[in-house]
Amino acid sequence: MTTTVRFAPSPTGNLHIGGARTALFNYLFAKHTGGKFILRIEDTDKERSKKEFEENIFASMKWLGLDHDELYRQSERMDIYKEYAVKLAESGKTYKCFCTKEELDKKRKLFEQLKRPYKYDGTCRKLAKEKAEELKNSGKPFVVRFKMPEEGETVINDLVRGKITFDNKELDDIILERTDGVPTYNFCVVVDDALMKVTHIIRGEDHISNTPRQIQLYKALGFELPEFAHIPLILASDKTRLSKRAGAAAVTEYQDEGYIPQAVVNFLALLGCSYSATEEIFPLSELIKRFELTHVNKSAAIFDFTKLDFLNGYYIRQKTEPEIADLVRPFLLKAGITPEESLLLKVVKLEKERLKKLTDIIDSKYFFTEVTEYDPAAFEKHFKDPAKIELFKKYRTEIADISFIAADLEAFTRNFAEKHGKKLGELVHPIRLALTGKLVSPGLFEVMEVLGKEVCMKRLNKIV
RNA sequence: GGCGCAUUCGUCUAUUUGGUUAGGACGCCACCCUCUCAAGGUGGAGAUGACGGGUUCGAAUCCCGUAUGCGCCA
Repeated sequence: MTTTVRFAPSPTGNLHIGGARTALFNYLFAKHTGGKFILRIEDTDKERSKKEFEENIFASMKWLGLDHDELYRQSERMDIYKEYAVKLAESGKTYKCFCTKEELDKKRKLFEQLKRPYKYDGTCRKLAKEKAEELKNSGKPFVVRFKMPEEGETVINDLVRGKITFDNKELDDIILERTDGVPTYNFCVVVDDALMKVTHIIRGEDHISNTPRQIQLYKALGFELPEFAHIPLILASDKTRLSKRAGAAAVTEYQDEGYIPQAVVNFLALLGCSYSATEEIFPLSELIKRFELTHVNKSAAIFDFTKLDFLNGYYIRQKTEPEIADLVRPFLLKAGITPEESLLLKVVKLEKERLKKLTDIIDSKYFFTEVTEYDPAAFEKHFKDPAKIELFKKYRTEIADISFIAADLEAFTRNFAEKHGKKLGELVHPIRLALTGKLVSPGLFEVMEVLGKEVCMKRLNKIV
């Protein structure tokens, strides 16, 4: 049997990093088993669904490299839901409920006072058919409810968690259709998953509670049950649900912060799942080979940025210099720097080992722009003592005659240091400050070569 | 409040037929390399496996409680 899975986000916000992981697990499972990966936009909520969010979901999925095989929008399938709603009604498994919001609130309060768990009391379930018809004809608004079985239990055989049992007594007569005739989430999901022949429902554990109700709907509609696999949630470092408040939430925000998709994919795949006892670096192709639902964890995972940073640096280092130049260029442009191409390539060559995020390239803007400020503490250290200044001036006079090749510069500088009884570092640090304004940079002599004699002399002369 | 789920180093995880000095990765610390930073290399600290009871010759692993966290419904 060929497998089919689906990722079903609502376009009521940008694609969340947690949603992205759900999508990734679905994708990995589909590719591993040679199955189909469906993207289904759940946009029945007209009020909150926005086209821009749908666009964001597409863009994020594409960026991560999670291509879907089929695409559906629930808003385009309303006729289908209606059809199945009618079928269900005809089979007598639903009923019209005329209880008003006020009445329901009153009942809820009553339950609260009695300290009993609230559950719809089924007033309208007991309503005589004629009475219901009469109320309907009188124009009284109603919702359609599902007749949940009143005894027995519903069992989920979860592929990640094993057996989960619910007492049917706990199950409410869920609403299938609102007063405006719009079908509800639980109903659409079941109809869609069944009709799309989804074999494995892989989703967040926040859906566990909905599952027994959905199973009953499957049964009432005569559909074959799919497999369920509820994956753990991702938590922020304070163990609360990952949100905008606790770190970046949308995939596109990670993109904007200089993360690359290979790193994000690898990182997300590691949260709540393992692929090897000793290794953790796996590109998408390798993840596909190794992914198994049986290796998915049961407990929620905390999002750890330092590990993401490590992976990001790792995957950047795997790329060629022209590739990195292409990745880094947009960030420079955004910072108002238009890099000259051959210079950019040289800079990338020096910086690639040091980049954790693409935005780190901004720290090297001194290659492209004038140095306007110096690290105050370093300046204090190297340019206050007259003797040090004297030596610095002597150095810059003599270096003017040297060819600006890294090896030559290094040889000369070592020689110069030795001649004056200084350690190399005592010369390197003030020079670095003059050329970059900073305490840290790639190897000084490589930097000097890339900058060129003209720029270097100008900066050496400017600082003091 | 009810129902459900979870609980192994700071973090992600291995240990899925009960027997290991509880392994790896990130981070941290030290050393090496070295002009700084990073990368790389070597080594180290770090988990009485939430807690309390069982079952067993033997439990992180099976069972029962408790606690805490999280989710869903309100």
